[in-house]
Amino acid sequence: MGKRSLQKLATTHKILQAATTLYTKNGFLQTSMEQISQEAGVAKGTLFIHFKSQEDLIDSVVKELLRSFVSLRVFQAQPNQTLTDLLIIHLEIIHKNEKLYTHFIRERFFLSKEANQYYITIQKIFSDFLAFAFTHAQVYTPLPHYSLFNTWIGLIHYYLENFDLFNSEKDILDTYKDDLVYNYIVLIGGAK
Amino acid sequence: MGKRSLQKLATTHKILQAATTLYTKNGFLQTSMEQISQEAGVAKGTLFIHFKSQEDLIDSVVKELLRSFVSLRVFQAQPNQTLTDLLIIHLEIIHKNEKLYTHFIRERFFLSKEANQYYITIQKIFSDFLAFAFTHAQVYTPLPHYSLFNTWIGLIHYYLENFDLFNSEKDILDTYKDDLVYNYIVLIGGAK
DNA sequence: CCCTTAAATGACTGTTCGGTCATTGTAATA
DNA sequence: TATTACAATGACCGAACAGTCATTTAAGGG
Repeated sequence: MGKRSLQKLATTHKILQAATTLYTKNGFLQTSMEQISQEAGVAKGTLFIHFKSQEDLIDSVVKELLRSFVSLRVFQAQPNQTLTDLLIIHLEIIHKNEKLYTHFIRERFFLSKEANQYYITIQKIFSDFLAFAFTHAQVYTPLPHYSLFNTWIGLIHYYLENFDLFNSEKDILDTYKDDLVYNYIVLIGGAK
Repeated sequence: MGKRSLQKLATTHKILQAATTLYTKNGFLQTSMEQISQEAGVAKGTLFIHFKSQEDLIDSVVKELLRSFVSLRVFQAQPNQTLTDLLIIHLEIIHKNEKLYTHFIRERFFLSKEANQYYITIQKIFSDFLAFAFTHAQVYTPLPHYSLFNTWIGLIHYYLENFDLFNSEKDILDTYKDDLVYNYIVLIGGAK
């Protein structure tokens, strides 16, 4: 591999890095290509050599976000892991990209078809993981899994999207992780 | 009252009407002042006589939305109304402006301080109504009211914001109203 | 060592859109 | 009827911003 193509790869990486940083900090809609080029330390035109459009760049960042969740897809639970453990794991994985994920769920409606397909895939991953968790933890309720899932993910999304309502200094999930899981467990624990 | 000031009031009304129609259909961010002026049948400059800025117009529409919820504030329950009844009432009131409310919760982050203040007020109204409903229906759970509220409103918001995931022809709340209430009741009914 | 090829540059273009203002027409008033 | 006041108009302005392209720079191949 030549010096030139190595350089190109490095530049692509720098741009993706810069884009991720700014999208995480300010969101997708509030970040211009100009800002990203400055953050990456390259000219604006360079961005369009590496990504054919802004949409393409956003899709790439979202694709990376999706990849951060795939470990849930092949998750192997330990025999003694409880539902609490598994829900905590779910929140911890989201927490790794909490701010980016929050911007994504807030703004995805304004993003491309592609990005929205990734969103659906992510929700599917979460849903499957939860279904697995319920089964593994032998949760019995009269309610269907999808209903339990919607309640759980709805609660998480409500906290993330409305973090300004919960005057928390740190990240939402850091602060409320235990509370969220505990309350949810009590809720469905009772639904027998 | 003179012909002129009547005319002015009528124009203000036409503009608010047109704005509400377009915000409902396409959302706040996707609707331009130009479009609104056309829908209202007036010149673009006219909008700025009646509203000092786009932000001001949006705030006015959102304020109207808020007003559609205030009946919950002074709600007098019948003695025999169950929690199910009250949750249904809550959904029906949201349903009256379902699409506008959905756009609002999706986009409020990009709107003014004022609009966000209205958002907080709305959430407070919902929260108070739910607290009242729990008390009235003598719901006992080991969980605090705020937790029950967050679960409920989180679930509703998740359905509204993700209506494209639930392939429903009609409005989300029309289709899923009973399901939502029933499942939620089972959930917290069990949490004794 | 020269020539080809491709990465990088940044000035420039076109478009969208919120907001302005000089002008117009008409209601209110004296 | 003449004068004033104000609602309405729409051409225009300026800012923001995605995307383009002629030009520059340097790597790679013969």
